[in-house]
Amino acid sequence: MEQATKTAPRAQYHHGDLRAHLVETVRVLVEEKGADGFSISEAARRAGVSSAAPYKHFSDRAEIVREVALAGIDRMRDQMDAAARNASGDPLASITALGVCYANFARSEPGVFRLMFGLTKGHDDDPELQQHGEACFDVVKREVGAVMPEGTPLLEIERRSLMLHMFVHGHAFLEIDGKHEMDLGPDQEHALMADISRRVIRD
Amino acid sequence: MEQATKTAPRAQYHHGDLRAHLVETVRVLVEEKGADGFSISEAARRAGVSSAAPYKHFSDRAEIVREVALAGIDRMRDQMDAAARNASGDPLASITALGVCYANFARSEPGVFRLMFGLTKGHDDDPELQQHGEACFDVVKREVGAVMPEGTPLLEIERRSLMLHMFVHGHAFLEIDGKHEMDLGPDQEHALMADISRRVIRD
DNA sequence: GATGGGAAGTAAGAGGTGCTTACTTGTTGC
DNA sequence: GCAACAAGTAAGCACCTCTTACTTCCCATC
Repeated sequence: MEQATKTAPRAQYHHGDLRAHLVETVRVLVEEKGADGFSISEAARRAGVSSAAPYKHFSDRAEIVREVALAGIDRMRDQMDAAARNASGDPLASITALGVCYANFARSEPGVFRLMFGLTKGHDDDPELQQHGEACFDVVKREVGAVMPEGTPLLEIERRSLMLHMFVHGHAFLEIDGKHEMDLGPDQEHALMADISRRVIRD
Repeated sequence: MEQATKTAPRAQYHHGDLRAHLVETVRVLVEEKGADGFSISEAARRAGVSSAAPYKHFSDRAEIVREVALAGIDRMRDQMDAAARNASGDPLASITALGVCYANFARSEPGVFRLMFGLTKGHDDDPELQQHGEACFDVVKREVGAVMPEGTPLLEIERRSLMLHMFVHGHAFLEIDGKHEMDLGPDQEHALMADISRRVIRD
């Protein structure tokens, strides 16, 4: 909106685009040190600005972190959507793919993943976060609905979706938190997800 | 050990028993503000000592927090053990009871629960934490072994136990983190756990 | 019993944090 | 051209972790 107010996209102002730059810097820091392990000062330092500069773009620390979490949720939703659509094979392939995708995301961005779900500092019940999270869950419900018998009540579809989510969510967290030292390879994980999908979806 | 060196239990030294007092204070603070939301200074203030006093008993912040987590793990193990032993009814009653117990613990001590699993600051792979955690998991394996057909290989028992753990773990976290707004009452949760137990244990 | 040693406390301070305030700089709309 | 305003800075407050140097008080020993 402000980017294209007049003629050119205003390639740089003072810093260029500090706001976006900071969000990306913080994303990296969250991965490196965890959501509570980094400081805004450090992000500013890395961005090459003074420690007060971030507060021209964000009201406080929580708001920056929120932005990172929100972007993470959207990123995961896209990946889930793609994974489900590209799945093929047995009837439950899309469900299985969603589970694998969930675990992959958690492994590839454990910091952001933890952030997305553990956010409690100044975000007790942020409606926007909630909303974007539900958009993820909608993908699950869509795919579950597609494999359940015609005429299955919505509430039952939701119940099965919740079960699946609980399972993959637990799996993802136990994995990135290093419990379950028994780490399975991609094939074994796929088999596990397929097994679970079957157990949850069938009667 | 030091308590009963000679004659009397030495009711108080300087403060009494600051170390234990601090661990309990920090446990409360973890519940109130989260593992990263409280300060050692605050714990010291509540205990009525100077902010340097804690460092006479703990090497650093991480060590106090570790103590709280460790105690939490043991507390959960005891509750799980009791829940499994007291369960009665259908053959899967003990498995179901374990799931309910897990969720109840998470709800009653969400701060400590999160701490027990999310500990990553200075505890990348603390063997003692790992060990006590496995003692919890042993309870699950014991009960799963008891309800599986005779002669089931240990590896299969472990696999089913892992599945169950993933599920209840995901359920617990999604619940305390406020995802799954659909909050079910005790009866519905019990039914859900029973359903899951059946799905995971049967062929 | 006095006394020295060591455990358990304190005060003060270095270095780091979040965030605010007052000031400067540079761009853009008119 | 210039006023307005967005986006930066430096300095500072209150708080944090953890260290250092100092005090206090219990206890064992002679």
